Amino acid sequence: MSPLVKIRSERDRMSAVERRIADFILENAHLLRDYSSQQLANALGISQSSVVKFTQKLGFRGYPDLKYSVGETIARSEDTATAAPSGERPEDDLLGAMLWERKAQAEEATRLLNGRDTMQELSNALAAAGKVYLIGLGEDDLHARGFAMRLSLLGITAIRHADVGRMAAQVALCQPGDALVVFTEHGKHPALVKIARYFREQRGRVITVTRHTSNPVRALADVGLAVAAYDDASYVQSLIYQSTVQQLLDTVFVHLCEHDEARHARLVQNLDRIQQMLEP
Amino acid sequence: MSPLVKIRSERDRMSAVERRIADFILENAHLLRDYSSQQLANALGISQSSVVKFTQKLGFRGYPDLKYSVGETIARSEDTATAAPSGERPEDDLLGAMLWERKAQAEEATRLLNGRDTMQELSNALAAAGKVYLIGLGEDDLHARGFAMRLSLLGITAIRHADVGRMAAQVALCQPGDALVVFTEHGKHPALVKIARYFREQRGRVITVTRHTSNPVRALADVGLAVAAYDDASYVQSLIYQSTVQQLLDTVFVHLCEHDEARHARLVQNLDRIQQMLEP
DNA sequence: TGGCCTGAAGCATAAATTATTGACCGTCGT
DNA sequence: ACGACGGTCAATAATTTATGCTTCAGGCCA
Repeated sequence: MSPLVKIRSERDRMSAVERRIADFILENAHLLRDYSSQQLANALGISQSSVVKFTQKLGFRGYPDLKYSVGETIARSEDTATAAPSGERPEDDLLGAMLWERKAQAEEATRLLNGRDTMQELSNALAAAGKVYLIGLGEDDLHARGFAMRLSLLGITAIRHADVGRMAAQVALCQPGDALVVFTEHGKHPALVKIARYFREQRGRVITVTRHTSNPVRALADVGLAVAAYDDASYVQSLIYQSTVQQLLDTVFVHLCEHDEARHARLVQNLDRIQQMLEP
Repeated sequence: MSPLVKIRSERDRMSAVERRIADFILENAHLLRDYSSQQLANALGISQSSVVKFTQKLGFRGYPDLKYSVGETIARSEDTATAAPSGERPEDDLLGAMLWERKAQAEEATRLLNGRDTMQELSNALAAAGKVYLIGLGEDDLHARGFAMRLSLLGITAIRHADVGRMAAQVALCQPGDALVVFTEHGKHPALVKIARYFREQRGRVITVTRHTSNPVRALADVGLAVAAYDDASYVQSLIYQSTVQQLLDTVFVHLCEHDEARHARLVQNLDRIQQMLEP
């Protein structure tokens, strides 16, 4: 994976100094060629060892390895940038293209973050649950709604609430093995923490969908999906976050469809029924 | 110039030892990443200083500089090599990747379908409207909800209903110049056709978001957004459709943000307020 | 509150890598 | 033959990178 994408995806969980290093590299990747680890440290007013440790944490053999790797990426991107001037219309509908590019980056980072195992575990938890409870507040509620609809198309009982009070009441009725899916971008909402904790105590499986940071809600998760989505403009960042969550859920959905013949059949049947309701 | 080309061009004028270095690098460029100047010297049975002098003669600042430069070249050539055969990936955690690939295709097609003019026209209609009404049924309702939230963050009055009856009642109160956004994948729902037609009669502007087909709802549109999204599996097609609609709406949203300073300011303010509600 | 733990950051220093120096050697031209 | 020259190498200087240890701040529990 591109070191820049990797850096961006980890950025949220970094300490202050590390984040400064990350930002510097992301913004000045092309200057890196002329920087030794010591110079980079000086430029940021930090110690050289912090730079080296930063690179090692990211999984590189050391500073030169990172540097080499960034060099490769720059070369690649410059190459494709100049190789594809044909597919580029003026700067008209550039806006949509740029936005999509951002989404694609976030998607890749997120896909790598949530490996095959995580997805498998999640599918199992959902498939095994008697009932699946879903909750999300604000924009997160949209994901809860959408995913609940999908689950019910598959014949999985899905219970969604946007209201924490009602959800708390519902959750009291849960059985061991049921699953709770909590959508919360920042993972800080106290009410959601309480519900998740209570659900755990009832021996339910807690699934969380949050940003790739350490946060109170995620700490309670049996399966914690992490989303990497970063942009300078906060409102763009929010769009990217949502797109990435959606992709993650879509992948889970397809996974569920294609790993169980019975469920797949039920889905096709349901879609047919919906068609028939609309058509004649 | 590529360091490899430079080496080859100078090769004839080199001494025996230098030529051996040159040949080694030309043949094993991809291994260079893991070689220090000393290791390279050992591999050839020559002294490390010869290696360094070699690099300097060629005009590099030193051995690491040459190494970095070769790395760039390799990356570039590998990139164009793998980019040419087509965007094929090995079948690793392919499910998510494949799905994303489909989405990307649909996105591009859709972007080309809804040119800059369409987007501009749409932005104008939304910006000029006193009130914006939004409606969508089933999964389309999610888009209506999401977009309504966004519009209100921008200070645009948005009224959404998932219930056709209530919406019909609301629409009766509309003013000329107001806008109605209808989300309907297939564009066939009779109730939505009626509402759109009625809205037009009241001199409102009708905006539709549908598949790229000719359908009754779209026929009534002042601005008709078209979405291209196809897949063999109907349930995958639905995912792709939704992703693409989302991207279209996101683009419109960013467009609105960035073409009006006042609205932009209001948005940032609102986001801050939301943050403050959650944080302390 | 105070003690304890954890993790982050820096300092000092070891290790490694790279660059330069100077000595040696063979070749070539005079 | 002899000196000039280019090329090579070993030794070593200089630079760069990696690591061990210390300190300090924040979280947590009694």
